[in-house]
This record gives sequence, structure tokens and C-alpha cells, in this order.
Amino acid sequence: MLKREYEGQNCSIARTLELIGERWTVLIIRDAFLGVRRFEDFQNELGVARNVLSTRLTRLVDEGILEKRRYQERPARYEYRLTEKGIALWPVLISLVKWGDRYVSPAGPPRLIVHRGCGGEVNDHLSCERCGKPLGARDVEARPGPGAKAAAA
Amino acid sequence: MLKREYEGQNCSIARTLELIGERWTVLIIRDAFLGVRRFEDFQNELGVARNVLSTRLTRLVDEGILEKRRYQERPARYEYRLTEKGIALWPVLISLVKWGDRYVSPAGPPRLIVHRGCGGEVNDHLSCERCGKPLGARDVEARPGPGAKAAAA
DNA sequence: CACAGTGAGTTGCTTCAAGCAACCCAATGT
DNA sequence: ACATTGGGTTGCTTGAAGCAACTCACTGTG
Repeated sequence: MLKREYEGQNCSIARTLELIGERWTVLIIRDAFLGVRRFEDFQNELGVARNVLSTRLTRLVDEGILEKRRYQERPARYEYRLTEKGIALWPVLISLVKWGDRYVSPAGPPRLIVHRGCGGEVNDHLSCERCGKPLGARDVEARPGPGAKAAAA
Repeated sequence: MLKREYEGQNCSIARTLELIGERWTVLIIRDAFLGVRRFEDFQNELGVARNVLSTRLTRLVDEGILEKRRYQERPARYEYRLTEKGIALWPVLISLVKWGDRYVSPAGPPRLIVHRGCGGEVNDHLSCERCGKPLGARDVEARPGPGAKAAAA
């Protein structure tokens, strides 16, 4: 990435990208939304180098996007969870998914984001396709879509 | 960035990031939304190295996100414009802006995205705060916000 | 005519982030 | 006693990004 900062840009997009624009960061956050919590699991899902994963997680914790919690003493075991600030990134992830589904998923969406209970898909305006309700991160769940193949990550 | 591809990820987010996840790419697209069209202007706005700008623009054209048009013969002059596929990235940009406005803009939003004519701001569900209409890229315009300082990019 | 300027890049060198593998440590299981 | 698991760190290598200089085609100015 080199530098990571975009100097001289007074812009919310640039400042957001300084936090989450590095390689792997968004995928780490995606996995966090999908319920991944532990170092090893992130590493296995992503195949990212361990040192890179380590620096990314620490940075996300420093920025208040993830929080690190010891969920077990002796042996010490940690988990990383999204904070409110992290959960607020949900619209970013959803809009990336929707664009990708439309333009770069020839086999159909690998994963569907549906309104929990209702079953309708999220649309471009972050509402339920079926019932029309505006949706947030906690109202939805992910399901394998038509483009999901064996062992999809 | 190294590699740029996220192998083994059957995921729309990963595939989208393979196209727009490199450093500078999103800011180039942002500027395109703001009306920047020419090589020199992108370079001046962003301060990106010219060779990097060159490779990014070519890649975005190859991927069908921008199109390169000769708008003048003799001397040949080119402009880069968003295609439909590029314009479809609007929700991604807006959600980055909204998150950045909330979490990393202490002086207030540097730029407001408002419903053209109506004047209401875009909200998190890509609708107009004031009149409630669902909005698209063509329905809005950017204005300096409270966080805009002199010579903001 | 000579010369400066502009638009749109390309070339070449340097630097720093990412990839990769190996290693460490503490505890637990067998 | 030995292997395994979780959660990392260290060290070397590779390759993307920064930077400056250069090219090339044309245009306008004195």
C-alpha cells in the first residue's frame, strides 16, 4: 500500500479508506459480520499471512472497529468482535456485495443476504425486497446463493 | 498491494475489491463522480504518481468502469467518463461518505450530498432525508459542508 | 522562426508493504 | 513425553507505490 494515508484530501471517503482501505481489511470485517471471531479462523478463511492479519487486527482494534476480548483464562484465548462503529460499516459491505453480484458474479450471487424471518433479499436501498422494511445489520442473515460452490469461503 | 487478487474467495465483496480495492482507485472514481475527466485534472486533484494513475485508468477502462473518449483530434485529447457499471458504484461511495462523516470527520462533513432541487441530504438508505424519495447518482449534487476548509479536494 | 506551455503519458530507480515460512510460548490432551 | 492448538513474532524476499525526469505531439506568443 505504501503510505496508507491520502494526504491533502479533506474527504470522508479518503479518511474512511485510510482506516479500511488496506488489503485484507474489508475481508476481515466481512468475516466478522459472518461470525468469525478468532485469529486462527480468520487466518483459515482468508489465507492471509499471519503477520499481516496480526497488524490488521491490532489496527482495527486501535481504531475502535473491532474489540478484542479475552473469552477464556488459562490458556488465554481472545476473540475479535465488531463494535458499533464496526457494525456501522454494514452499508458499505452490502453495497459492495450488491455491485459484485450484479457485475462480477457470472454464476449468480454466491451468497444471499436475506431479511431474517421474512426471507426477502436486501435491495440497493438497504431495504427488504419483499416487505419493504428498511434493514440494518441485525435484521439479516447470509445464505448460500446460486453461485455458491463447494467449500466457498 | 501485492497480488491484488484474493484467490480462493468465492465472494462478491472479494471480487469487487479485486477491481476497485487498490490504492487510489476509489478516489479516482470519486473524482469521476465529481466531474473530473482528464488525466491532468485527476493528477492535480489526487497528487497520485502519474504512472500509478496511468495504470489505474487503463485498468478501470479495461474493466468497463470508465470509458476513454477522444474528445478532440489534433492534438489528441482524451477524457475518462463513468460507464453505467461505474455509476452503479454510487451506493458504495455514498456509504463510505456517510460512515466517514459520522466517525472520522470531527469538523463535520466536508461535503454534503443533497437531493438536487429538493435540497435534502442523502441518508443511510440512499433516500432523501427531506422528501423521502429513493435517490440515485443522477438525483444528487455535492456541496461544501461544515467541515470544508480552504482548498479542500 | 524559436521557444514556452499543455496534455497525456512512459521509463527508471528507490522504498516500503505484503507474502511466506519458520519459530516461539503457554497450556491441554493422550 | 510428545503432539496439538491458539495466538502470535521474526526474518527474508518480492513487488507495488512514490518520485523525478523524460518523451512526444501539438499550439499559441513575440
